[in-house]
Amino acid sequence: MRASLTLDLGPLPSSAHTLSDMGSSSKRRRLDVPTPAAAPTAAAMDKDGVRAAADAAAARANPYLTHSPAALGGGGSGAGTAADGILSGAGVLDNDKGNGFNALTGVKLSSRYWGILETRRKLPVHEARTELLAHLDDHQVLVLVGETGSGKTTQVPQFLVDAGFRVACTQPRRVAATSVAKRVAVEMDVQLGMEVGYAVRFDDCCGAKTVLKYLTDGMLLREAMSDPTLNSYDAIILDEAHERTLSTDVLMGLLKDVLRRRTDLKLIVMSATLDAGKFQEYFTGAPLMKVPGRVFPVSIRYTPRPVDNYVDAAVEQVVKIVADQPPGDVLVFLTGEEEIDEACRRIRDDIRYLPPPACNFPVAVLPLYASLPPREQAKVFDDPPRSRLPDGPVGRKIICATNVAETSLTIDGVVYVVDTGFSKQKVYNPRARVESLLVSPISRASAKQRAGRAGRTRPGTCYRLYTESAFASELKEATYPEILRSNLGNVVLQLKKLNVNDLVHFDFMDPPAPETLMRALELLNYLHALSDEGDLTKLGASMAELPLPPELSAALLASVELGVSGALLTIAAMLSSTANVFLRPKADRARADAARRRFEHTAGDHLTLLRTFNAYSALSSKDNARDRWCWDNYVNPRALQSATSVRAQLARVLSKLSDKPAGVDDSTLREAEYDDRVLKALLSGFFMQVAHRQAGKAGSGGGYLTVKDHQLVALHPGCGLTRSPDWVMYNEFVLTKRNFIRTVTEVRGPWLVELAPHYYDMTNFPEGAAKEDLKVLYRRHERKMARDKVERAEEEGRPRKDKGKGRKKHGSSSRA
DNA sequence: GAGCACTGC
Repeated sequence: MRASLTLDLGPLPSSAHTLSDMGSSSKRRRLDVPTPAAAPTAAAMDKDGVRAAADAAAARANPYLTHSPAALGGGGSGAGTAADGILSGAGVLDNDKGNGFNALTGVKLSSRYWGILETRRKLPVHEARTELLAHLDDHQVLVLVGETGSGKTTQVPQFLVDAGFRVACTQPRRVAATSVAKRVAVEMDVQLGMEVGYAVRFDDCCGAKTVLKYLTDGMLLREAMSDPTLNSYDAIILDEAHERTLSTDVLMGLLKDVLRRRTDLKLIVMSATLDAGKFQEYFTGAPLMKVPGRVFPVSIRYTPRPVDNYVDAAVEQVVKIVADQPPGDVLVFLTGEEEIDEACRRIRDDIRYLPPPACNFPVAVLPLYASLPPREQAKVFDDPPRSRLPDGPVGRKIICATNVAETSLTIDGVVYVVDTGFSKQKVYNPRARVESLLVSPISRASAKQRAGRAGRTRPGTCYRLYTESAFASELKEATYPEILRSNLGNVVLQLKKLNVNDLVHFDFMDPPAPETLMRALELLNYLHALSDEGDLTKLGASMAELPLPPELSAALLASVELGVSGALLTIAAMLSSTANVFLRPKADRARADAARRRFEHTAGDHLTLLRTFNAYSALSSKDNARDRWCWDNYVNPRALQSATSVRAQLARVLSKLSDKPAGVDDSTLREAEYDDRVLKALLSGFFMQVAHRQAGKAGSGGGYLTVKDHQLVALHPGCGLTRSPDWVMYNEFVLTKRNFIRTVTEVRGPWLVELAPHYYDMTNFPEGAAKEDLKVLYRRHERKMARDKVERAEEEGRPRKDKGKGRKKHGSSSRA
């Protein structure tokens, strides 16, 4: 087993040792496949002139290699001809056009190619090849259902390349896009980044010759912004469409429209489960194809009665498996870190007290969740522990995991799955404008996916800690698509950028609640990204270019004017990191807290993040100096590394967007003024995320009310503020056991009035202490404005001495 | 007094 993230590529041999696995599985499920054509002899390939013939064959098979305008522009006819050619030569599946040379590159095919070709031909999806290409001759859209192990992700794109299409195949995850591309490059006997490549954020491994590109769904959406009809492709494949990610859903809506405008474009929607009928219905008239998977059977056990506490039940079930069941690893699905740590501890305790021989089995109990350091994560891929005795029993791993193990990570060797039936899921409440994580029942599709994790290497068992009737009647068919559970601010901004003007009538597969769309439009209007008529403004167009939430994009763009865009780039990058910046190992809390205090800025967390990044990046990137510094200061190196690359990307985009120099701070500013400007820039984006301290409740916990919505919130325990300022701006509203605001910084009341008078509009502001305070601030602001006016009038009466420079009014945010 | 999982030219 490899100590790395493995990917669901089906039972393909990626190295010699997995070939044996393949052997056993094909014995079990013999498929009638045509014998591969015999590899051409070396003599035939060495003949003079063969190379030229190969080039000609290549040109026929792939019109894009000829670079003729007809082939590149026309797409349709060239592709059709090539597909016909493939169909007439049924049974051929390869880049070889009969002479042993690679049709794409003209280079002699390697011996490895022929070996892999043989196994490719045994994949279930190979049977579907002719039919698939025939469907694409007659239809623009095809829905393909292929279960785990069908080989659809690696093979279907190759079918299309062989037929002459330039192909984009989307994946919901980076690892999938990169590792599948690597695998397919090997299968096609080409160099990665040449004919086959991948594109994910921060990593574009493609070139002029690329005809097959694996990319994340978000990446294709980005590409659509600069190439709205996706002219670089003749065929798009949306893989893992059943996962219904935000980006896949937006792409489906867009593609529906693009397909009308580009009748030569083909789309294949690939799904692992169910829901296929829904895709077919959505893409009216699209044929549906099904390809069997290749997995081992998993028997399902339900509890006879509902369980009171699924953690107790899970622990008990694991102990029973250890006591009674033959060797094999156990995978337990729980909802979060806290639960997992508790379950691991209890399982370790309980199996110790089992009667012999069970207590003698070597067992490793391992946690697995995304925020776990990679080294700890990698342990789940290690071999199970070995017995202390030479002839002792085989050991097993027990892995307590979150949903990471459902889609992102595949652990071979798992024979038993314990499914609690719950996971934490994002939900969005448009009324409260809050995204939160709730422990919720999973769907039947999810349950099926979890069960499948037990049948990767041999037949397995899945213990569902709920009743069969609950499965049938209480679980939803499929998980709610993400688009129905998210704040759509960014989606709406992107769609506007893609010239989708009528969002209410945009053809979403599952239309979001009108209220959610209204909230998004309202947010973007307050940020001046959309005009009152709902049209994208110039500012909005710039915001759409930045890979950030709209509030942060607005803040970053405002910072250019204020001369602090260097700082805002850093803060935006630091806020983009999902990993916790400050580590607090349980054994070392006091020292970790002391280390953090050295970076803490009295104004609050945003400036603390800025300081931390500056201290880090001042160090040399050589000799592990930065990593050592992170270790000494209890700072998470992954968070800082990721912030470094995000910052670089943002800086590139920002300087393209800005006509002024961006990314460097005004060095003439004194520290206090500098800090104020940084906070003002932030507030230009986050003026809607402000809370006001409740009178007399300072320091007592839940002491803040959010402006306008009047939600009672408390500073998150991870917040660095030691005081309770009157006004704070926050990056995130977290709803867990209580309402928390996280990443919090003090702001001054007058700034609200100055920067966002359109939001802090007293004629339309809910009654309360915040409004009373604001009224006072407005009166002061008006007096000040009046004084300024008089001063300006007086100044204009006199001849000017110091022209403009230096005396410009501070906070000159022209948009406010 | 607390952190499901993904992602962005």
